[in-house]
Amino acid sequence: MKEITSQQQRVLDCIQIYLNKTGFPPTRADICRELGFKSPNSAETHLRALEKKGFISIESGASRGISIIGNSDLSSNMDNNYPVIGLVAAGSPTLAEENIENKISCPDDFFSSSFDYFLKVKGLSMKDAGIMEDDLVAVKKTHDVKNGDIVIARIDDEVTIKFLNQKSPKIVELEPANDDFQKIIVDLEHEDFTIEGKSVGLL
Amino acid sequence: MKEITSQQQRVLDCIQIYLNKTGFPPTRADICRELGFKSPNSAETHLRALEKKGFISIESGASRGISIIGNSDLSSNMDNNYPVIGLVAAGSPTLAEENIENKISCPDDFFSSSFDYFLKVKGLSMKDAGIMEDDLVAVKKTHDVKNGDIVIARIDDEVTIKFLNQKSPKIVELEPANDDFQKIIVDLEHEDFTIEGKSVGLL
DNA sequence: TATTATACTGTATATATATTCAGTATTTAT
DNA sequence: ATAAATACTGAATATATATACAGTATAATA
Repeated sequence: MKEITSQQQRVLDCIQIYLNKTGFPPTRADICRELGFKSPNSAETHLRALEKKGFISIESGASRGISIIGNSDLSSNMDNNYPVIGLVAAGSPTLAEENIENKISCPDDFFSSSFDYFLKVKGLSMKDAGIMEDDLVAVKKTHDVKNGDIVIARIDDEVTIKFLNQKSPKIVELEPANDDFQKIIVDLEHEDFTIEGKSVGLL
Repeated sequence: MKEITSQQQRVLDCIQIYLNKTGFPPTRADICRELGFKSPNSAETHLRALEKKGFISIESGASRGISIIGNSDLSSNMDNNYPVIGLVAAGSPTLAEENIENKISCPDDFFSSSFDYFLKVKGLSMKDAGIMEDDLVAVKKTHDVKNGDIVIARIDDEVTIKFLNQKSPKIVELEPANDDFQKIIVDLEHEDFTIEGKSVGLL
């Protein structure tokens, strides 16, 4: 491989970061914005240099037609290191951020289904389902959920883990497994509701 | 979550196949070509339905701005290098090379929201929010903030991290999470005030 | 010394692309 | 019975975007 200059490396990194962040490659203008260039031709010439040296390929005429070469074996990156994410106790309206605690090693066929991360549970709202405080729930990021599943749901900016019970196309009920807690009724028309994933196991 | 129709599944598969083949998402016209549609609006309406059901997200105005949600098996499990920027009394947090202290590796789905850089916090003004000296705050560059958010704000040439509390269209209060510090009252009419971004997580 | 590569700014433009609007038709809910 | 979702065609358009052209400047190379 031909040698890469430091500026070309910055552009290459910028493309990768943009790709991971958004899911699609940047435009010339995006690269300029990220790296502080003032002319789209600055990005253009760097891209052409990177193409000439074999680091990327550029589809002529296509918008965002950049692809990084040598990136095809990413799926073989099967390290069994799963992040552990702390779930802030429900009830705080302003802050429901997910905090990384650490990473733990676990065989990826430990549960029946593949999963993406562990969620450290706060509170006892799922006590009767065997999920206690500080338990680690294996979460699979998916939208493929059905009634009765233990789901990780986001209402506006608050994340919670509950049983899913969709009563109608407009109304979803999130039911705790603990009589001391109340069910959450979500009006899909007026509240920002997202399924983050579902529980596929308990550690 | 909501059920997907067979045609919508074909469009979703088409996006994934196109992504694997080219490295970037398809345009409406590309989808039409792949699936035999004769109007770009056919692809458009399917995309909007998929977005509404939470299978994809569409970046408004951006070409090929489609990303498939819940796709951790591909590239999102790959560690990512994020710049660490020091929060200094004067100056702005930019990604300019001279301000980058170093880079650290972190999966891009560590936090609930995507983010752009880590900010190394100086001082203890956010102590009671769990943000201590030299903590790394994951910052998302955005102007979409609301009261109660922990924001990175710039007043004239000074950058600070505080709780946002807009009292009126003309007055913004920046509240520290530490009784030893005073709140900052900003008069929007007479001071140069900018929201640089908001905290989406803490490392 | 002339040439090539790097590293930019700045302007301009053809076209690639998202997106809206106007229809038609079928199926599914309420 | 009426509304809403699905599933399209076809045309129109504002704008997003790639890309060429004209410069400037520095460093390396032959």
